[in-house]
Amino acid sequence: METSEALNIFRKGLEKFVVFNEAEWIVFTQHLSFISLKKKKYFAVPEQVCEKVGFIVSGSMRYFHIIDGQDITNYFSFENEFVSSYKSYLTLQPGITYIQALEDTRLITFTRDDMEQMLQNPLLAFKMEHFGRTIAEYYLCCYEDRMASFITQTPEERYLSLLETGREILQRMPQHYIANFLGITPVSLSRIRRRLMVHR
Amino acid sequence: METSEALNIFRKGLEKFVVFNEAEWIVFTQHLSFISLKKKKYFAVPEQVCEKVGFIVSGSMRYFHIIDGQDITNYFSFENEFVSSYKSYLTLQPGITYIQALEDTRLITFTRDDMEQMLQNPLLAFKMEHFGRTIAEYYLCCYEDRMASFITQTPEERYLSLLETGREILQRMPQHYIANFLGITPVSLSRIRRRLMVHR
DNA sequence: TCAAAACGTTAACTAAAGATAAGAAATGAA
DNA sequence: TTCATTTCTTATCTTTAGTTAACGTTTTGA
Repeated sequence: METSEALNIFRKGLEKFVVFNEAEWIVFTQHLSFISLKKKKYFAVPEQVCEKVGFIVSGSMRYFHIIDGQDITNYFSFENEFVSSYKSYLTLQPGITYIQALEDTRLITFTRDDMEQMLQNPLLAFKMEHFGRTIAEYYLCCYEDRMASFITQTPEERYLSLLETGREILQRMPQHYIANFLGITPVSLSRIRRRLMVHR
Repeated sequence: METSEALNIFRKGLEKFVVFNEAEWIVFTQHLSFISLKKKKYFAVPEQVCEKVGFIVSGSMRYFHIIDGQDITNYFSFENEFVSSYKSYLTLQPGITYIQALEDTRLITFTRDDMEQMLQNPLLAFKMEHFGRTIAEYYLCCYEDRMASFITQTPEERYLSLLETGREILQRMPQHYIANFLGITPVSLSRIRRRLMVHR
């Protein structure tokens, strides 16, 4: 895949957050980097500041923690989605999560430094504030739903919801990752699936 | 408390998100409303669009759901914090949560309409984009931590974390609200507290 | 002020999840 | 292919949480 093709995908993916005119786009793209991560390579690790945001052109990423030596999956990101240890990126404090490529993954990234520069650049400042606002709002909405599901639903109900709305996760992720994502262990998810098989 | 005093508190509380100059402040304040909610009155209810954001000048609010007739607390907000059913406010779709005053509460609010107008107003647009960005980023960080605590910690560990960092919640909220906030039932929290008493 | 409601704890019981281990099936790499 | 790893299921056992109900205390508000 060529750089220009990746850029087109990115521009399209950005549309719901911000639309640049040609002059803005030229400057904006000067702040972008292209990176490829081989499967299992890390985009972010705990204890380090995650100083960039990525847009996934192709591939997928997994957010996870290691607790008492155990690998616990928190979230996934796929093509046309953004990826970052946001709090770390925003506060420039060390993050608490691993972010790992689940397959060979191509990303377009910009750093916090780039963002600061664009926010200082009169030509881009307004659009970048807008971009920052809409993307943060978007993920805020995702978190609001996800948090509510943990407060109001049982693990089984969360799994049933995922069956309805989580096509991509169900199809592309191994079950033990999905289990953690639902807040339970793989063994537990296996039992839930069994219960559902038997009773329905 | 007078309106001007409330405004000063608001302006101070806003500082970490956006700083207005005098001209901007005058226009901004024209879009604000002052409301008082008696204890137990609602700021937002499910099925309805929550078309405003509030800043709590005094008092406190509780976010909760009703599931199978059961009242389940999700979150709290106190003085100097913002309150809204954000996803509903942002998407103008019906919300899924009740937001209720826990005591007589004074708020400064602006509506989604007001925000749209200010975003269209050349004098304020930039600052409002910035405000929207920083506030969404702030709450995104809160959610990231809260979500991680549900994925990586047991209820007991979440309670212990709250003991360290949740002074205000522990002091001002009844225990059965705190239990839900931690993702468990009141009975369960009572047992956890007992275990901790005995073993330490 | 006084009855009702709300709150926190405890008990008894049930249901579900965690931990661990074992084994089968699928996947992947040399 | 073959061998190792990963993945998923199942079983056993332990721990924890959910449910319901009872009880005493505190708070509330009519």
